[in-house]
Parts: sequence; structure tokens; C-alpha cells
Amino acid sequence: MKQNSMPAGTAPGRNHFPPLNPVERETIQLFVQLARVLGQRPSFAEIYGLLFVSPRPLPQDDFIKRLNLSKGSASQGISYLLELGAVRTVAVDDRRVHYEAVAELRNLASRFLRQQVLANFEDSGARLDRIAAEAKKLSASEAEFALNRVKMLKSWSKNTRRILPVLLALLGSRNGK
Amino acid sequence: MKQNSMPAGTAPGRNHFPPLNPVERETIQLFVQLARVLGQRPSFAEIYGLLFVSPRPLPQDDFIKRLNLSKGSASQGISYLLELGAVRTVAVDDRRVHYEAVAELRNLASRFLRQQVLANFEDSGARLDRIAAEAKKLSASEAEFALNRVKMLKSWSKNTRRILPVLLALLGSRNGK
DNA sequence: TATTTATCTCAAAATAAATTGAACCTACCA
DNA sequence: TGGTAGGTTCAATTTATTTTGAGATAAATA
Repeated sequence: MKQNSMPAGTAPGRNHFPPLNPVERETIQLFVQLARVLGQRPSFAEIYGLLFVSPRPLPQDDFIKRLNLSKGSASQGISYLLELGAVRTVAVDDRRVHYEAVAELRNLASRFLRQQVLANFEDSGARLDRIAAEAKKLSASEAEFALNRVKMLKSWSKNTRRILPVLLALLGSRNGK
Repeated sequence: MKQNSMPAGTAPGRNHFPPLNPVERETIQLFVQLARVLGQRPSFAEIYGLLFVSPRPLPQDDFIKRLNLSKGSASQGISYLLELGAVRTVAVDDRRVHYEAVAELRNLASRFLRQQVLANFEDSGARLDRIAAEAKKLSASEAEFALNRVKMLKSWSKNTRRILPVLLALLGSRNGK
């Protein structure tokens, strides 16, 4: 079989967007499902999933065409994933920016925990102090109970912070070693 | 000041639903915020929050009136929280069922992780096998890459399962002991 | 410099999730 | 044995989130 015009049989070429094969479809679904548990948008998960199964970096065009996404979703999704550190840009001889998945669990989990989870716990300390202050204005027995609850919440928060580094260390180590 | 008709000055009485005080409001808000991170409904978090700050068990009436909830939300919320083990019923000399918060972090976290998080990972194993099977039908180089990705996902899932028991043990221990 | 191509922004539309409340059970009690 | 308080269920509504797409911007190309 002769090749014509297209540079090489294996290179997909600029305007070649084949439909998703079963491996791609299922992998993307896997990430969409995971995303749901973690409170992430399905369209963003699709993008990450496609990049994750792709042997080569992809430009935005690719997810727009192959995932049927709008330009807006693709752009928002990519910038979110970059910000999260789940995706990186790759230099390619093309005007378009190409992206690839960052596939190290340690990196992903660590950034996710820090940016999405921990960030939301940060300001709880201030709130707890406010609650304690208000609690002192209550009647003696009510104050006692409330202050006890605050103490409990503070210990929860301490416990949680204590655990994170351990968690990250465990995620980083390979295969239980 | 004389008491009349009401049994005792300190007992809230059947139809007494004072508005939330600042301690209650702030505590409830704390749980609502936490719930958002964990993907839980705000109305359910409100119920848990109110029970958490209440020195005595409360019947459904209480959250309906004091939190401005519909009967439906209260009922759904309570049954969800019971199912999750975040709330328990308390025997009280009253036809109405009274509830109190289960406030041990270890219990809460363990049940939450198991029911909400782990349950969603369970069936990913089957999907990974399907992906591997499909991958073998691809061209040699594509198959190699895809199978490698599957291997990676399997190791993620293994890592995650390995970590859970450690996590729970850490959450259960007090104050870093 | 004009034109084309890639990407971004954000208000509007579409979709999904949470909440309500009417209808319906089921004990209890008068 | 009929009335009522407490509780549940679920379709309809409300509210929140996600996605879209019509411009705007900017960089590369002609």
C-alpha cells in the first residue's frame, strides 16, 4: 500500500480525529466515575482521561473533536488541570500547545489534597475561635458543653493535619515497599 | 419570677423552639462548609451540626422548626445520617424519636470512607480487566502503552487500598499517641 | 498590515442536584 | 373506631452547577 500526501502512515496528521476506541472510552469512563467521587467536573475528567491513555501529547483540538466538547470547556478544563498539576505542556513543532497527563499518583494526590481539601480546612481555625468566644457568653452548663465540642473539633482538625504527611509518604512509596 | 403551666424553667418543653444562637449558627456553618468539600448535602450537614452542638437529643420537630427545613428534608436527612452511622436514636419518654450526634472522629471517618469513597472504587477492578482485554486487540505499540497504563491504574488502586487501614488507625489514635 | 488560527472569557442555556410539600402510612389515644 | 401526631415517600419545584458558544484577544503567517 502506497502512502500519498500524508507524511507517514503512523502519524495522525493535523486534521485526523478518529472516534474513541473501546480502550479510550472505558478509560475515560473510569476517570469520570472517579471524578464524581472527588467532586470534579465530568468534562475535565474526560480531558484528563483522554490524555492519560494517549501515547502522545494532544492539542486542544483533539479533545474538542474527539470528546465533542465546546471550545470553552476545553479551555477551562485544560487551565484547571494545569493549575492542579495534573497535566503539563509539551514542546512540539506546531503552533498549537500540546498537553500530556502527569501520571504519578504521588504528585496528583498530593496536589489534590493540598489544593482541594486542605485549602477548605484552613479557615476553620478562625471560626472555632469565634465559636469558643461566643460560647463563653452562654450559661455555665451550656458553655461547658459547647467548649467541650470546640475542643473536640480542634482535635479533629489536628488529627487530620497530622495524618496528611503520612498519607502522602504512603502514596509515594511503591507497591507497599 | 414564677413559673406557670410549663413543667420546669430549664426543660425546653414540647413546643419551645428558640432561634439559633451564635454558637449554634457558627457550628452549623462549619459543618456545612465541611460537607461541601466532602460532597454532602447542606441540609444534612445542618442537621448533623445542630445535633452536634446540642447537649440533649432532639426530635425531628426541632430541626424542622429551628433550621426551617421541610418535613421531607428532615426525614431524608435523618435516615441518611443513621445509615451512615453519624447519628443514633436515643430512648426518651416521648412518642417522638430523639436523635444525637455520634461524635467520634474514628467512627465517622471510617464509615464515611467505607460507604462513600471505597464503595465507588470497588467496581473499578472489573473495568480495568475489560480495558486490558480490549487493549490486546490494538496494534503492538498501542497495546504496549495501554497495558502499561492499566498496570499503573492497578497499582494506584492497590496503593489506595493499602493506605486505608493505616489511615483509620491514625485517625483513631488520640493526640498523636 | 491584513488574515488566519489558537486560545480565552463570560453571559446565557442546559443539565444536575437538592429541597419541598402533598399524599400516604401507621401507631397511639380519646 | 375516628381523629391526630409523627413519620415516610416521591413527583414537582427550586436552586446550583456545568456546559456552551458568541465575541474578544493575541500570536503567527501571508
